[in-house]
Amino acid sequence: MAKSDAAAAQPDARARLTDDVSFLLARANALSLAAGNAALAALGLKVRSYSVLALACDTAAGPSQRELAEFLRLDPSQVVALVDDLQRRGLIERRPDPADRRANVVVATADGLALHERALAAAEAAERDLHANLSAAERVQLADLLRRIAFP
Amino acid sequence: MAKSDAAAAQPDARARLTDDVSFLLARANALSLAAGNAALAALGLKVRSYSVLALACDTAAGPSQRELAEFLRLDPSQVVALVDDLQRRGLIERRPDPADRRANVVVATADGLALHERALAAAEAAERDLHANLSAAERVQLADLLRRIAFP
DNA sequence: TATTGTTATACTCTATAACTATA
DNA sequence: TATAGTTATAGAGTATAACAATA
Repeated sequence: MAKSDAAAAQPDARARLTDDVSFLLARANALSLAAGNAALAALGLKVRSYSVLALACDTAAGPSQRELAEFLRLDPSQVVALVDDLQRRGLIERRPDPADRRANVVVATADGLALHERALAAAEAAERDLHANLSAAERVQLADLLRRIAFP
Repeated sequence: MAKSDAAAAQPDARARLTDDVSFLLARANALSLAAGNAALAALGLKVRSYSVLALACDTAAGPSQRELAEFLRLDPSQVVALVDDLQRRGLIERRPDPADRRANVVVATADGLALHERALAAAEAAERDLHANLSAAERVQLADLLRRIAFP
Protein backbone atom coordinates (compact mmCIF):
# COMPACT_ATOMS: atom_id res chain seq x y z
CA MET A 1 0.00 0.00 0.00
CA ALA A 2 2.90 2.34 -0.47
CA LYS A 3 1.82 5.03 -2.78
CA SER A 4 3.65 8.28 -2.53
CA ASP A 5 2.89 8.87 -6.21
CA ALA A 6 -0.81 9.35 -5.59
CA ALA A 7 -0.02 11.75 -2.79
CA ALA A 8 2.17 13.82 -5.03
CA ALA A 9 -0.51 13.77 -7.69
CA GLN A 10 -3.12 15.19 -5.30
CA PRO A 11 -4.02 18.83 -5.76
CA ASP A 12 -2.79 21.06 -2.96
CA ALA A 13 -4.99 20.50 0.10
CA ARG A 14 -3.61 23.58 1.82
CA ALA A 15 -4.70 25.72 -1.11
CA ARG A 16 -8.04 23.92 -1.14
CA LEU A 17 -8.62 24.59 2.56
CA THR A 18 -7.93 28.30 2.14
CA ASP A 19 -10.70 28.38 -0.46
CA ASP A 20 -13.06 26.58 1.88
CA VAL A 21 -15.55 28.99 3.43
CA SER A 22 -16.12 26.72 6.42
CA PHE A 23 -12.42 26.58 7.21
CA LEU A 24 -11.99 30.33 6.74
CA LEU A 25 -15.03 30.90 8.92
CA ALA A 26 -13.50 28.78 11.68
CA ARG A 27 -10.14 30.53 11.53
CA ALA A 28 -11.58 34.04 11.24
CA ASN A 29 -13.90 33.32 14.15
CA ALA A 30 -11.04 32.01 16.27
CA LEU A 31 -9.14 35.27 15.73
CA SER A 32 -12.24 37.38 16.28
CA LEU A 33 -13.17 35.53 19.47
CA ALA A 34 -9.67 35.84 20.91
CA ALA A 35 -9.52 39.56 20.09
CA GLY A 36 -13.00 40.15 21.48
CA ASN A 37 -12.37 38.31 24.72
CA ALA A 38 -9.09 40.16 25.18
CA ALA A 39 -10.74 43.53 24.58
CA LEU A 40 -13.59 42.78 27.00
CA ALA A 41 -11.49 41.18 29.75
CA ALA A 42 -10.74 44.54 31.40
CA LEU A 43 -14.50 44.99 31.91
CA GLY A 44 -14.96 41.51 33.36
CA LEU A 45 -16.82 40.35 30.27
CA LYS A 46 -16.32 37.78 27.54
CA VAL A 47 -17.92 37.70 24.12
CA ARG A 48 -20.65 35.43 25.49
CA SER A 49 -21.61 37.54 28.48
CA TYR A 50 -21.26 40.71 26.42
CA SER A 51 -23.75 39.34 23.91
CA VAL A 52 -26.25 38.53 26.65
CA LEU A 53 -25.80 42.00 28.13
CA ALA A 54 -26.21 43.62 24.71
CA LEU A 55 -29.48 41.79 24.13
CA ALA A 56 -30.72 42.64 27.61
CA CYS A 57 -30.10 46.30 26.78
CA ASP A 58 -32.37 45.86 23.78
CA THR A 59 -35.67 47.12 25.13
CA ALA A 60 -37.43 47.78 28.40
CA ALA A 61 -39.14 44.42 27.96
CA GLY A 62 -36.02 42.41 27.17
CA PRO A 63 -35.69 38.93 25.72
CA SER A 64 -36.65 35.74 27.52
CA GLN A 65 -33.91 33.25 28.32
CA ARG A 66 -35.33 31.00 25.65
CA GLU A 67 -34.96 33.76 23.08
CA LEU A 68 -31.40 34.40 24.23
CA ALA A 69 -30.59 30.73 23.78
CA GLU A 70 -32.00 30.62 20.27
CA PHE A 71 -30.39 33.85 19.13
CA LEU A 72 -26.95 33.02 20.53
CA ARG A 73 -27.20 29.35 19.59
CA LEU A 74 -26.71 28.20 23.17
CA ASP A 75 -28.47 25.55 25.17
CA PRO A 76 -31.00 27.06 27.62
CA SER A 77 -29.02 25.51 30.47
CA GLN A 78 -25.95 27.51 29.46
CA VAL A 79 -27.96 30.72 29.45
CA VAL A 80 -28.83 30.12 33.11
CA ALA A 81 -25.18 30.38 34.13
CA LEU A 82 -24.56 33.47 32.00
CA VAL A 83 -27.63 35.25 33.36
CA ASP A 84 -26.77 34.17 36.92
CA ASP A 85 -23.36 35.76 36.63
CA LEU A 86 -24.56 39.05 35.16
CA GLN A 87 -27.40 39.25 37.68
CA ARG A 88 -25.04 38.58 40.59
CA ARG A 89 -23.03 41.57 39.41
CA GLY A 90 -26.12 43.78 39.26
CA LEU A 91 -25.91 44.29 35.51
CA ILE A 92 -29.19 42.64 34.56
CA GLU A 93 -32.41 41.55 36.24
CA ARG A 94 -34.76 38.63 35.78
CA ARG A 95 -38.36 39.82 35.70
CA PRO A 96 -41.34 37.50 35.53
CA ASP A 97 -43.04 37.82 32.16
CA PRO A 98 -46.61 39.00 32.95
CA ALA A 99 -47.84 37.30 29.77
CA ASP A 100 -46.29 33.91 30.61
CA ARG A 101 -45.48 33.10 34.20
CA ARG A 102 -43.09 30.33 33.19
CA ALA A 103 -40.81 32.79 31.44
CA ASN A 104 -38.27 35.30 32.74
CA VAL A 105 -37.61 38.49 30.88
CA VAL A 106 -34.02 39.69 31.09
CA VAL A 107 -33.49 43.44 31.28
CA ALA A 108 -30.40 45.55 31.91
CA THR A 109 -30.04 47.68 35.02
CA ALA A 110 -28.63 51.21 34.90
CA ASP A 111 -25.21 49.75 35.74
CA GLY A 112 -25.67 47.23 32.96
CA LEU A 113 -26.50 49.90 30.42
CA ALA A 114 -23.46 51.92 31.48
CA LEU A 115 -21.13 48.94 31.25
CA HIS A 116 -22.58 48.01 27.89
CA GLU A 117 -21.66 51.43 26.52
CA ARG A 118 -18.04 50.90 27.47
CA ALA A 119 -18.04 47.29 26.31
CA LEU A 120 -19.48 48.28 22.95
CA ALA A 121 -16.66 50.77 22.45
CA ALA A 122 -14.05 48.18 23.42
CA ALA A 123 -15.56 45.55 21.14
CA GLU A 124 -15.74 47.99 18.23
CA ALA A 125 -12.11 48.97 18.69
CA ALA A 126 -11.07 45.31 18.61
CA GLU A 127 -13.16 44.76 15.51
CA ARG A 128 -11.65 47.75 13.72
CA ASP A 129 -8.26 46.20 14.33
CA LEU A 130 -9.40 42.82 13.03
CA HIS A 131 -10.86 44.37 9.88
CA ALA A 132 -7.90 46.56 9.10
CA ASN A 133 -7.52 44.93 5.68
CA LEU A 134 -11.13 45.69 4.70
CA SER A 135 -12.68 48.90 3.45
CA ALA A 136 -15.88 50.17 5.04
CA ALA A 137 -17.86 49.00 2.01
CA GLU A 138 -16.27 45.57 2.20
CA ARG A 139 -17.16 45.28 5.89
CA VAL A 140 -20.79 46.01 5.09
CA GLN A 141 -20.73 43.48 2.29
CA LEU A 142 -19.11 40.85 4.52
CA ALA A 143 -21.82 41.42 7.13
CA ASP A 144 -24.48 40.99 4.45
CA LEU A 145 -23.04 37.73 3.19
CA LEU A 146 -22.50 36.35 6.69
CA ARG A 147 -26.01 37.29 7.72
CA ARG A 148 -27.44 35.13 4.92
CA ILE A 149 -25.51 32.16 6.29
CA ALA A 150 -26.09 32.90 9.97
CA PHE A 151 -29.84 33.50 9.58
CA PRO A 152 -31.02 31.19 6.80
CA MET B 1 -37.58 36.03 16.96
CA ALA B 2 -39.79 38.92 15.92
CA LYS B 3 -39.04 42.48 16.89
CA SER B 4 -41.66 44.13 19.03
CA ASP B 5 -42.85 47.68 18.50
CA ALA B 6 -40.92 48.74 21.57
CA ALA B 7 -37.73 47.34 20.06
CA ALA B 8 -38.27 49.30 16.88
CA ALA B 9 -38.85 52.49 18.85
CA GLN B 10 -35.54 52.38 20.75
CA PRO B 11 -31.94 51.85 19.76
CA ASP B 12 -32.07 48.15 19.04
CA ALA B 13 -29.23 46.05 20.40
CA ARG B 14 -30.56 43.05 18.54
CA ALA B 15 -30.31 44.92 15.27
CA ARG B 16 -26.89 46.16 16.30
CA LEU B 17 -25.65 42.65 16.97
CA THR B 18 -26.87 41.43 13.58
CA ASP B 19 -24.71 44.14 11.99
CA ASP B 20 -21.71 43.06 14.03
CA VAL B 21 -19.31 41.02 11.93
CA SER B 22 -17.88 39.30 14.99
CA PHE B 23 -21.29 38.14 16.13
CA LEU B 24 -22.28 37.01 12.64
CA LEU B 25 -18.96 35.21 12.33
CA ALA B 26 -19.64 33.35 15.57
CA ARG B 27 -23.14 32.34 14.61
CA ALA B 28 -22.27 31.40 11.03
CA ASN B 29 -19.34 29.36 12.31
CA ALA B 30 -21.54 27.58 14.85
CA LEU B 31 -23.92 26.52 12.08
CA SER B 32 -21.08 25.57 9.75
CA LEU B 33 -19.32 23.54 12.44
CA ALA B 34 -22.47 21.67 13.40
CA ALA B 35 -23.29 20.89 9.76
CA GLY B 36 -19.71 19.84 9.03
CA ASN B 37 -19.45 17.56 12.06
CA ALA B 38 -22.79 15.99 11.23
CA ALA B 39 -21.77 15.38 7.61
CA LEU B 40 -18.43 13.85 8.62
CA ALA B 41 -19.71 11.75 11.53
CA ALA B 42 -20.59 8.81 9.28
CA LEU B 43 -16.90 8.64 8.28
CA GLY B 44 -15.69 8.79 11.89
CA LEU B 45 -14.33 12.30 11.38
CA LYS B 46 -14.97 15.74 12.79
CA VAL B 47 -14.10 19.07 11.26
CA ARG B 48 -10.86 19.08 13.26
CA SER B 49 -9.64 15.65 12.28
CA TYR B 50 -10.82 16.20 8.72
CA SER B 51 -8.70 19.35 8.50
CA VAL B 52 -5.62 17.50 9.74
CA LEU B 53 -6.26 14.70 7.25
CA ALA B 54 -6.76 17.19 4.42
CA LEU B 55 -3.45 18.87 5.18
CA ALA B 56 -1.69 15.53 5.47
CA CYS B 57 -2.94 14.75 1.97
CA ASP B 58 -1.26 17.91 0.81
CA THR B 59 2.01 16.58 -0.57
CA ALA B 60 4.29 13.58 -0.27
CA ALA B 61 6.32 15.58 2.24
CA GLY B 62 3.42 16.69 4.42
CA PRO B 63 3.30 19.40 7.07
CA SER B 64 5.04 19.17 10.43
CA GLN B 65 2.89 19.08 13.53
CA ARG B 66 4.04 22.61 14.28
CA GLU B 67 2.80 23.77 10.90
CA LEU B 68 -0.52 22.03 11.47
CA ALA B 69 -0.89 23.81 14.81
CA GLU B 70 -0.20 27.23 13.31
CA PHE B 71 -2.42 26.74 10.30
CA LEU B 72 -5.37 25.39 12.28
CA ARG B 73 -4.81 27.74 15.21
CA LEU B 74 -4.42 24.87 17.66
CA ASP B 75 -1.96 24.33 20.45
CA PRO B 76 0.77 21.82 19.48
CA SER B 77 -0.41 19.61 22.35
CA GLN B 78 -3.85 19.35 20.78
CA VAL B 79 -2.33 18.31 17.46
CA VAL B 80 -0.69 15.35 19.20
CA ALA B 81 -4.06 13.85 20.10
CA LEU B 82 -5.52 14.46 16.63
CA VAL B 83 -2.51 12.91 14.89
CA ASP B 84 -2.50 10.01 17.39
CA ASP B 85 -6.10 9.21 16.54
CA LEU B 86 -5.67 9.36 12.77
CA GLN B 87 -2.46 7.36 12.96
CA ARG B 88 -4.07 4.68 15.14
CA ARG B 89 -6.66 4.29 12.41
CA GLY B 90 -4.00 3.93 9.73
CA LEU B 91 -5.02 7.10 7.90
CA ILE B 92 -1.79 9.05 8.35
CA GLU B 93 1.81 8.36 9.32
CA ARG B 94 4.41 10.26 11.29
CA ARG B 95 7.72 10.32 9.44
CA PRO B 96 10.88 11.80 10.87
CA ASP B 97 11.87 14.92 8.97
CA PRO B 98 15.30 14.15 7.50
CA ALA B 99 16.17 17.85 7.60
CA ASP B 100 15.30 18.28 11.30
CA ARG B 101 15.29 15.25 13.55
CA ARG B 102 13.14 17.01 16.14
CA ALA B 103 10.25 17.32 13.71
CA ASN B 104 7.69 14.83 12.43
CA VAL B 105 6.23 15.13 8.98
CA VAL B 106 2.61 14.00 8.73
CA VAL B 107 1.61 12.22 5.53
CA ALA B 108 -1.55 10.41 4.51
CA THR B 109 -1.61 6.69 3.81
CA ALA B 110 -3.49 5.17 0.88
CA ASP B 111 -6.44 4.60 3.23
CA GLY B 112 -6.17 8.19 4.37
CA LEU B 113 -6.25 9.50 0.82
CA ALA B 114 -9.26 7.35 0.03
CA LEU B 115 -11.16 8.46 3.11
CA HIS B 116 -10.27 12.07 2.39
CA GLU B 117 -11.90 11.80 -1.02
CA ARG B 118 -15.16 10.70 0.56
CA ALA B 119 -14.88 13.22 3.38
CA LEU B 120 -14.27 16.04 0.93
CA ALA B 121 -17.43 15.14 -0.95
CA ALA B 122 -19.44 14.98 2.29
CA ALA B 123 -18.05 18.31 3.51
CA GLU B 124 -18.76 19.97 0.18
CA ALA B 125 -22.34 18.70 0.20
CA ALA B 126 -22.87 20.13 3.67
CA GLU B 127 -21.34 23.42 2.60
CA ARG B 128 -23.54 23.66 -0.47
CA ASP B 129 -26.51 23.31 1.82
CA LEU B 130 -25.21 25.97 4.18
CA HIS B 131 -24.60 28.39 1.30
CA ALA B 132 -27.90 27.83 -0.41
CA ASN B 133 -28.71 31.55 -0.13
CA LEU B 134 -25.49 32.60 -1.88
CA SER B 135 -24.65 32.61 -5.57
CA ALA B 136 -21.38 31.09 -6.77
CA ALA B 137 -19.91 34.56 -7.24
CA GLU B 138 -20.96 35.55 -3.73
CA ARG B 139 -19.35 32.44 -2.28
CA VAL B 140 -16.07 33.36 -3.95
CA GLN B 141 -16.36 36.90 -2.68
CA LEU B 142 -17.15 35.72 0.84
CA ALA B 143 -14.08 33.49 0.76
CA ASP B 144 -11.95 36.44 -0.36
CA LEU B 145 -13.19 38.70 2.42
CA LEU B 146 -12.85 36.02 5.08
CA ARG B 147 -9.34 35.16 3.92
CA ARG B 148 -8.22 38.75 4.54
CA ILE B 149 -9.44 38.44 8.14
CA ALA B 150 -8.26 34.87 8.72
CA PHE B 151 -4.77 35.46 7.30
CA PRO B 152 -3.89 39.06 8.13
C1' DT C 1 -48.99 17.18 26.58
C1' DA C 2 -45.71 20.72 25.64
C1' DT C 3 -42.74 24.47 27.19
C1' DT C 4 -39.64 27.57 30.48
C1' DG C 5 -36.28 27.64 33.48
C1' DT C 6 -33.33 24.90 36.30
C1' DT C 7 -30.02 21.34 38.08
C1' DA C 8 -26.84 17.70 37.47
C1' DT C 9 -23.62 15.22 34.89
C1' DA C 10 -20.52 13.76 31.51
C1' DC C 11 -18.00 14.93 27.70
C1' DT C 12 -15.14 17.78 24.63
C1' DC C 13 -12.27 21.53 23.92
C1' DT C 14 -8.81 24.86 25.40
C1' DA C 15 -4.79 26.74 27.83
C1' DT C 16 -0.69 26.16 30.48
C1' DA C 17 3.35 24.32 32.28
C1' DA C 18 6.91 21.04 32.29
C1' DC C 19 9.78 17.53 30.22
C1' DT C 20 12.94 15.18 26.20
C1' DA C 21 15.53 15.40 22.34
C1' DT C 22 17.34 17.88 19.20
C1' DA C 23 19.00 22.47 16.97
C1' DT D 1 19.19 29.21 24.30
C1' DA D 2 15.54 28.06 21.53
C1' DT D 3 12.42 24.81 19.14
C1' DA D 4 9.43 20.21 18.03
C1' DG D 5 6.96 17.01 20.08
C1' DT D 6 4.90 15.05 24.17
C1' DT D 7 2.53 14.54 28.68
C1' DA D 8 -0.38 15.98 32.38
C1' DT D 9 -3.79 18.70 34.19
C1' DA D 10 -7.06 22.29 35.23
C1' DG D 11 -10.51 25.16 33.38
C1' DA D 12 -13.91 26.49 29.96
C1' DG D 13 -17.29 25.22 26.91
C1' DT D 14 -20.89 21.79 25.19
C1' DA D 15 -24.59 18.30 25.14
C1' DT D 16 -28.03 15.59 27.44
C1' DA D 17 -31.42 14.11 30.50
C1' DA D 18 -34.45 14.94 34.18
C1' DC D 19 -37.43 17.84 37.13
C1' DA D 20 -41.02 21.56 38.85
C1' DA D 21 -44.01 25.13 37.52
C1' DT D 22 -46.89 26.67 34.05
C1' DA D 23 -49.25 26.71 29.50
